[in-house]
Amino acid sequence: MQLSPLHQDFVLHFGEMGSRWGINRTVGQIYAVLFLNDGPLNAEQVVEKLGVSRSNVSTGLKELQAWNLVRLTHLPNDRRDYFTTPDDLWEIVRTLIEERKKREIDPTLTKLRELQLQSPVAAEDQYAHDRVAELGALIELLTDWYSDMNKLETERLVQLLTLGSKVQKFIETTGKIVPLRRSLSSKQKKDML
Amino acid sequence: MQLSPLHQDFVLHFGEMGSRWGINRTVGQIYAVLFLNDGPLNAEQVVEKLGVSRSNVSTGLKELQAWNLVRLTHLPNDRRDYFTTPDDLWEIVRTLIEERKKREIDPTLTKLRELQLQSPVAAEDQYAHDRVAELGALIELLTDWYSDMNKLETERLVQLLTLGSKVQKFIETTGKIVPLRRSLSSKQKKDML
DNA sequence: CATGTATTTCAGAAATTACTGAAATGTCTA
DNA sequence: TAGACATTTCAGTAATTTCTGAAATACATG
Repeated sequence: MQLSPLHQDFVLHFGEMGSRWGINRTVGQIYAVLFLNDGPLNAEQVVEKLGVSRSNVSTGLKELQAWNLVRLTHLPNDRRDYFTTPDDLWEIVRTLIEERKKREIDPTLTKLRELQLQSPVAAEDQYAHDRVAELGALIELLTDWYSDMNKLETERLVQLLTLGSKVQKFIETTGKIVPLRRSLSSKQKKDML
Repeated sequence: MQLSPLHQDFVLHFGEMGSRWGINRTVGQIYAVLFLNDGPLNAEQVVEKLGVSRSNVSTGLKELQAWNLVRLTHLPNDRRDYFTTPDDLWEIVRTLIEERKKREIDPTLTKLRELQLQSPVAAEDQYAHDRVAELGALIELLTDWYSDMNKLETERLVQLLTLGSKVQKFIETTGKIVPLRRSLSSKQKKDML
């Protein structure tokens, strides 16, 4: 691995974290190399820096492209593909959230809606059915909120994030709060009688 | 697998999604079974429902406990361990975010801070060093915001989420917005001269 | 303390995922 | 279009993860 100590430390860390982030070690390392590099790199340069096979780098770059995490560019008089990460870290964060939402949340939301449509509901399934509905409603609230916030330009977003929970203070207590309906276990229902 | 169609569909989905969520299929399925069940289950009951080995369930439950995603309870005159998921879905969401933050973000934030402390910085590392600092600052902004929002009681949180970006309207344009400092590539620096 | 029951540990098997080197494909240009 | 170069595909291998059944451990109670 042909890297300065700083690069190497960072790259190895991203490699180790890769599996927790849902990518593999090599993909994590490739991303790290591109992230730290001032300007685009081609596949062969990544191979030299990481000491992994050319085909492995090819596959890894394909996966990073599928995640929209790298940009493909070209240099004049050079037909090789060059790759970079965006300069703007907020763009990276937005992409990460978007892609993870797409992979980790959207399929489940779809499934939950599908399950809610299935009726009639057997008595033994009543609790489960309620639970599914409640989970669907909560995920929908969160994804709608995300979708709304994502429309803000970065400076506004940073402003809101910096305020944190202090935004409360800017909000007059307009009207009452409508809490999410909670499913109750049959035990709780009995207790209410 | 001894489950009603609704349960089975949900459980199989959670199993498939497991790998994307950083847990394995069985752990996902165990969680799904507990989530849908009205009341606690013991390990043997989970074995019957899923048709996997007792030891596999034992390991899976251990992992779910490590994630704080299940609660251990006991029934009178029964020394077996019983497990449930919390009734309150918001508690589940908070736990999920907390645990993923702990596993996927905190180690990297620690590493980034460690790397920032290492000096002197070689000329070739200047860009990388800036990039590390910028990433650290951004993650810190996000985790501080999260930590702040997490202090809110659920009803307040739901209120804010429901408002979404409309909170903007409640905020007077007090003072100027301070944007995050962005690192510049050496090319961009040249362009500024 | 012996027995019955619950849970955990663990070695090996099975399944899945990652990686390599070689071959195939694509593409530019002389 | 032949040759040079870039990238992708793919079969085989390596590494890792998951799963099982059996043995070990834990512990309450007759």
